[in-house]
Amino acid sequence: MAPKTAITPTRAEDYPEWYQQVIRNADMAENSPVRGCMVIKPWGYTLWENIQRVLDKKFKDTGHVNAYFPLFIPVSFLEKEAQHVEGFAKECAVVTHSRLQAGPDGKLVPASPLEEPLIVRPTSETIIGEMYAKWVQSYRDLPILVNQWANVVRWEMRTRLFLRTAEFLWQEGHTAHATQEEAWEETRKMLDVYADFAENWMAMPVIKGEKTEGERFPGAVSTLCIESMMQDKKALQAGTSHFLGQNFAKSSNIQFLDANGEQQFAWTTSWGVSTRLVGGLIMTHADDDGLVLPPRLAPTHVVILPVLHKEETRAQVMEYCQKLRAQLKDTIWDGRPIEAEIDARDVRGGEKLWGWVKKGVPLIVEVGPRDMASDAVFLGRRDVPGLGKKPVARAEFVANVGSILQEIQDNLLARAKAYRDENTKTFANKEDFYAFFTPKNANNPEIHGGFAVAYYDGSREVEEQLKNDLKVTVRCIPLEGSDRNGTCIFTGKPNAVKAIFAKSY
RNA sequence: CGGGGUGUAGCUUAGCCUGGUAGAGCGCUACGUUCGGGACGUAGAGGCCGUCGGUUCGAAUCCGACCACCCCGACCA
Repeated sequence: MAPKTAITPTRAEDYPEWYQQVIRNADMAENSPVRGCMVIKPWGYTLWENIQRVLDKKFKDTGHVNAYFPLFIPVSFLEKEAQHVEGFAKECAVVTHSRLQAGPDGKLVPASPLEEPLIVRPTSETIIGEMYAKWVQSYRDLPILVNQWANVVRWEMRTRLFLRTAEFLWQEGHTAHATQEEAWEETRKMLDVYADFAENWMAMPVIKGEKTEGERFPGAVSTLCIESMMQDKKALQAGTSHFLGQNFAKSSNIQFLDANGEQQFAWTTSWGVSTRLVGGLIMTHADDDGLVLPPRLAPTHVVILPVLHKEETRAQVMEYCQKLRAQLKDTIWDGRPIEAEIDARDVRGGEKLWGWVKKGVPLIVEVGPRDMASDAVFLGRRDVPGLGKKPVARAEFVANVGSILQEIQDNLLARAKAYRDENTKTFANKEDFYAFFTPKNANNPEIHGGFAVAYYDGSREVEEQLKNDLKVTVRCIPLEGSDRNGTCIFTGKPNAVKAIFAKSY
């Protein structure tokens, strides 16, 4: 007997294991022989490529250009910014030798120590700052608006596919400006780009906010972020945009002569999103039957499953499917042709169907002799439980495929938004707040909690206490709808700030 | 880096206590019957039982060391 759900365990049974199984069953990625590093397989990588394609366009549309900086950074560069060292030193991979030679037992051993060790970049502020210092002489050289697509390494103790891996793929924008105002505007603008992308392409609703001092990027003056709620009601930081003030300009000596002939330090920003977005997408939309892809980012929009077991109709069915695919590929939706694939593998129908369900393809159409006879297709939608398959005339399907995809896209966002709102509560006292984040069954905690909106005094002490007691952190001070007019629900102090609290990844 | 655990086929694992040279399910291959929501039958392929050493006539099994991985903490996009 087949299980009731394509994925076991279900979300409710064991959320972390469900997450792993969704990735595995969708064939997106797997663990590699290298501890903490993943192999991103084609289905996962194509999704990342789509994310890249859309974001890259947005970066270019906002005036940025791409460049590439080295993977290796001299250790001394990291030392330049005090906060930065403290934040990243503990998790750096270090390169100390330049070659290998055969040892006495035939094993390769490192040889030729480097004069100065190199770290593998955990982020590139320091080396990019070093270059910007050379590129900037005059206010006429500013702003510099550069992005790089790269891999970075942070030697994390515990890793999870896509959400936290020792090596991950990301983009990092690094900009330098003549004025504080302009740098701030850039920081805000890129946060908006991320939020727009998350909501309108990933269908993942986000809250824009500012990090507290404790959660801030090491070396930043201010860290802005987008926070999203996963289906286990935990928060995921999905992207960050940092206002770096003049900290890195001073440590890297990015100086310019202004219009008045005076030396000034530049104002810099950095902003990034990573392959973590893929993890966020999975945990926002996937269900107990596997991945659910938002159509705008799906590697394939439509998969066509020809029903081929009757030898005498085989050729006609295939021909019909190819015609259908050609028609779909001639259809433009969301600025690109519909991606349609025919799966004619010699595999049983049910197995094939479930394979695509688990991969999250938005539309699955079965085409057999019966449909062909009435010039129809048998259409299923991934956003409907059980696919809700029904016959649709071929011409009607081709004419409406774009609007159906748009409907799925909108539906996913609306559903995710509703889930987040249902699980966001405002708290006026500490007891209720604590109860919200305490599972009923401590031994086998059920999915509980959510986003808690509450006033707090902004102190490190309260943050520490919540982390120790509940593993709850301040996710952000929302940019919209926050104020400092409350009373701290933990200490009773006045002028408290409205913040969003949650357990997080 | 602390605390706990586990290493047997591609994956999940039985066997270990009480030593006698390895069994299953999934997956894979072939053939047949099937086929519009996860088929079934038959026949196969695939393992120096994590590594090294010790005890023994004999070690997956007992002992020791090492290595690797997993889980729970601390750290984190």
